[in-house]
Amino acid sequence: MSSTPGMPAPVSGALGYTIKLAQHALRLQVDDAIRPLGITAPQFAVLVAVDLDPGISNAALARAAFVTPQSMQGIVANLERDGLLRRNADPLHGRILRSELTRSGRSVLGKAHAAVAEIEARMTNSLKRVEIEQLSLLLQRCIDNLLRP
Amino acid sequence: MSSTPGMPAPVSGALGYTIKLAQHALRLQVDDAIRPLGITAPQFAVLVAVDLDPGISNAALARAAFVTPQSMQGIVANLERDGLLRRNADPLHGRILRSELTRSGRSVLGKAHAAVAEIEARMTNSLKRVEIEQLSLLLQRCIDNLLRP
DNA sequence: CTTGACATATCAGGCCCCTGATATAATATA
DNA sequence: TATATTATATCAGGGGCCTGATATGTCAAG
Repeated sequence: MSSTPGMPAPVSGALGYTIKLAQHALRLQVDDAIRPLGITAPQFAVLVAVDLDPGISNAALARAAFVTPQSMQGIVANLERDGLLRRNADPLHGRILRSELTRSGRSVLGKAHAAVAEIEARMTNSLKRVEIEQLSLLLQRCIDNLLRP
Repeated sequence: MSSTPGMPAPVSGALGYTIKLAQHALRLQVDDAIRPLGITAPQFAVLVAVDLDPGISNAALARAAFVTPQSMQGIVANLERDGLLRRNADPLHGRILRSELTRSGRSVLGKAHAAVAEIEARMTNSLKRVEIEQLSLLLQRCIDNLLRP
């Protein structure tokens, strides 16, 4: 390094940078926790969504995860390849492929749920209930501000 | 879709999900703002870091951005290919390649800085100064909780 | 001086995400 | 009915991130 070894913040004091750091730290923890199960964070999110809405289409999954159908297709293809998910043609709609969890998928999902819940709990274990509520509301206002104008 | 059309949240009420949404919304806005300049959000972050610390090594850049040296190498290679950044061998250390901005890199960085600052300002334009401080502190406590035990 | 620990750069392969483009099924409209 | 629009799936290519492995340069301990 050259001048400031222990100073990683490019724009210190910026809220956007702190949000990025929080998301990054959370993502690292989740990745480590579910890697032994053989799935990634995006795959976990998809397993959750399919479990909540069995028979969901790839396009609907993409909307739920705020990604493009192309991105979702890659995740679903990998889950199908690994036997955690199954796709069958919709009898009513000739184009939709209905995704369902396999027995193996449900098993992995259960274990992942527990691991992720533990991480979320640890993240807030020094925050009072009111503070969690405050944080959630302030973040939501930021999101609204970004999506509005 | 099957049961709940307009309900995208897989684990509604979870703080981790809200953090992810905020980061995602911010990233989308930044991407849109700097795409016309021909750079991506990670590339912008690297330009900032190189501008703050001219002659920085690839490994130091990776540490600053919390990514692996391999990941950083790809970004730096693309920036070099696009003529926004230049790398020269360190005269004192036979292995380090010192990164510097080109004239073109400085020009793009200036425009990107303005665009990103505008987005950050919009994100918090309905929040009082005290609320921004609260949000930042609460997020930092979550980060600490995640990285500690 | 030799050896070993560490830092740096880089290659290979995989996952996730994007934009752009294409093909087909379902539906609305003229 | 015929056409246009919309929805869905998918191919192609690129950027950014990861783990694992490799090669070389620096430095300290023996």
